[in-house]
Amino acid sequence: MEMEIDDTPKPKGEETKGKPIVVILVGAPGSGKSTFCEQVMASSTRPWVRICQDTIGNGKSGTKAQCLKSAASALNDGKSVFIDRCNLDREQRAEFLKLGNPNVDAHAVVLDLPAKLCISRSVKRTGHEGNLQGGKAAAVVNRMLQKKEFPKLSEGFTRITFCQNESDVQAAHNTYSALGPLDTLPNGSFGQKNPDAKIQLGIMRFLKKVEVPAYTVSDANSIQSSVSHKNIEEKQPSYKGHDNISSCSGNASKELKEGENLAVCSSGSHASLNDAPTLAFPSISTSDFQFNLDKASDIIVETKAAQKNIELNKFFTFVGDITKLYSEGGLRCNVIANAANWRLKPGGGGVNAAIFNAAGPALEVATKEQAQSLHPGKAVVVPLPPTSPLFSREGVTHVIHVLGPNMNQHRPNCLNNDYIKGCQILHEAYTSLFEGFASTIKTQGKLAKVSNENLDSNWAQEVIEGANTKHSPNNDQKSKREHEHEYDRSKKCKGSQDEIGANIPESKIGKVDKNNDKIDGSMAKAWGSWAQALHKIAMHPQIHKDVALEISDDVVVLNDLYPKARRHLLVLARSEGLDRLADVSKDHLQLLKTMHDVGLKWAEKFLQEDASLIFRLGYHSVPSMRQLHLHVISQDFDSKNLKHKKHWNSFNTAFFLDSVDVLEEVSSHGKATLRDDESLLSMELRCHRCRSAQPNIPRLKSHISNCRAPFPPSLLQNSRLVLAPCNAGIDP
DNA sequence: GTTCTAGAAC
DNA sequence: GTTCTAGAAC
Repeated sequence: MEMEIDDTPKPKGEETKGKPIVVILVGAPGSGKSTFCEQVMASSTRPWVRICQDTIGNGKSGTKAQCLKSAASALNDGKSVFIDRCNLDREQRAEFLKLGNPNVDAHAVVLDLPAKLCISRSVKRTGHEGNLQGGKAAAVVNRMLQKKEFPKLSEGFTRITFCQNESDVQAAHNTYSALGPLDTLPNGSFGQKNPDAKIQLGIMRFLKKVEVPAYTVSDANSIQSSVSHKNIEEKQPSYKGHDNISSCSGNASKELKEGENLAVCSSGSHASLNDAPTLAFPSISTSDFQFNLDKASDIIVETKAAQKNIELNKFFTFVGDITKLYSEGGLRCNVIANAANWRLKPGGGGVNAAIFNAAGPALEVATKEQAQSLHPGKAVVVPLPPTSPLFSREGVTHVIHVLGPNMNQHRPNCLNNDYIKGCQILHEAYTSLFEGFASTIKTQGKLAKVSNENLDSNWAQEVIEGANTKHSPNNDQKSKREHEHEYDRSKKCKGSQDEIGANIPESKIGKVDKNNDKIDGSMAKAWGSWAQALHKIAMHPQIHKDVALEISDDVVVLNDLYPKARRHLLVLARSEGLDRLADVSKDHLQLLKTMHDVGLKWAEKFLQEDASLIFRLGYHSVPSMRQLHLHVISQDFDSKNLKHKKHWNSFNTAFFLDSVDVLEEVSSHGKATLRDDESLLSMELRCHRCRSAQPNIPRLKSHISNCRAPFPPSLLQNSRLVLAPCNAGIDP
């Protein structure tokens, strides 16, 4: 293991008083992390150890674990430590942050230099420790930068220093070099040019495959976007190089984080934007309510307005302050939307606070004239009095308050994490917003400056009622497909049933086929040969003694062949003809109770072995395997067999029916309410604890391995979660 | 070029 | 249910 150790002699007696620091460098390859460390170490009187993953394995690339171990040991010796690896995303930093404690400050130094620079350094360097050379470097650097998440104090850092150019780096170098063994640095976040500026173009998804506007192109993706860059520069000279755009991925994709980005929708072409009625709106419900932007943009596309073929090039996203679009962004937007709160009050945070502050008391008064409160999904258009600074300075004539879905229990109309409903309400909210915008144009039609014949006051009509204008085939197809996905599923399902029904000889309808498949028209899925394994075991457990953990007259217990968590059991019902939950009636109540009790007994047994486990017992609405089976699954979901979205969602959406709820429903209604909706299985991936959306399975798995947020309230009720007795009183 | 997803076959 | 794999996404 190689560690570069600054062995500057320490003044006697002082080494015990000094507080070591762990400095987590954050930056792409070529951003100058190693150089930074080396330069600080060369001039510092503090003992530093540089821990470099590229060299920690006997001069070769090592593991994160090795780095952690070395760092811990150096800190123990009272030395300060540089963690010299990219650390670009939160998950990567999490383990190293744990090195911080009351006696060890955790700092981040972010080397957020232009990607071009990082790439050129990476490409040029020979014999770099990370062995990142040649043309591949560009791709790697770009890729890493697309995923980067800036560190936040809330992650646990006591101090964060952002460096966005060479002089920032020099300043940070000076700060750390001057740090003697006894010195400490002030806590806080320093040097970020615009903490809210993240290039997050989620809503730009509907521009995807059209063009990436130049003003959102940061250095981070200048290589990838260089072609479209030029086109747009010609079209939109005035937005080029807007200085709110400081960093991050310029990629309109699923990787994007949530934040304060705006979409701007104008009735005019970009060239004459300044004259056309234009609406600017923030992303609604993405941050507070953890909708990811991808989902939100899908929803915008699905709104009535968008479906009716708004010219997509009339939408663009812009990162900046919605209250300073003209004075700082050079954008004339006469209408701005506010992500309001239900009371339509100033305050709170984010966009609402910013707009009420900027608009002054006039907005509050004008708002109260229109409405006292707002329901989720609704919007209210408020004409802005000319006395408001937003009117005089920014040229805003209307503010449209919109209320998105509410997932906060402390506010009215809480959806309790029902994301399907949430999406419907978000859809409604955007529709209300666009309709509100349309109404401002109708009423102001005569006032609107019209410089182009196409841009008349009927544009809104065009938006709402639809004129089949330009629409790229890609987008068209996409929105059509998703539209079908969301709304025509019932038809599709019906269709497939009909098809299958048509292939089944009439004699079999309502009878039992050779696989004992009941076919009664409402349920026509035949079990494939691969789906019979559990049925065979339930019918002949003695033959399968090797896999059975327990056999009784009523049930067979076995480990899931492909466990999706550390502990994952199946409790099989042994009744013939009981293939799935849909077959269950009141007659089976006792059997269901037995299955539950057996499942509980096994969960408790496992909890004795490992009290940190948490179990959930339940059924899949539509199982893949024949024979009613209860899943007893630990909530770590730590398993290599958990590979697909479908796996995750089958245990973590309404598709999974808790055994306690099934018992309750069967006892009161004689049957369980199934969530037979395939869309549940293709829903976005959300952490089962904090409900944050994750872009893909690997990221989800990485996230859940660290997330310790309490489970959502719905799961904490009615014994849906089974905990060790010693944990029962505390939030899991 | 690599990673990730999703559809088909079993 | 899984595996395999094409091709989309990065």
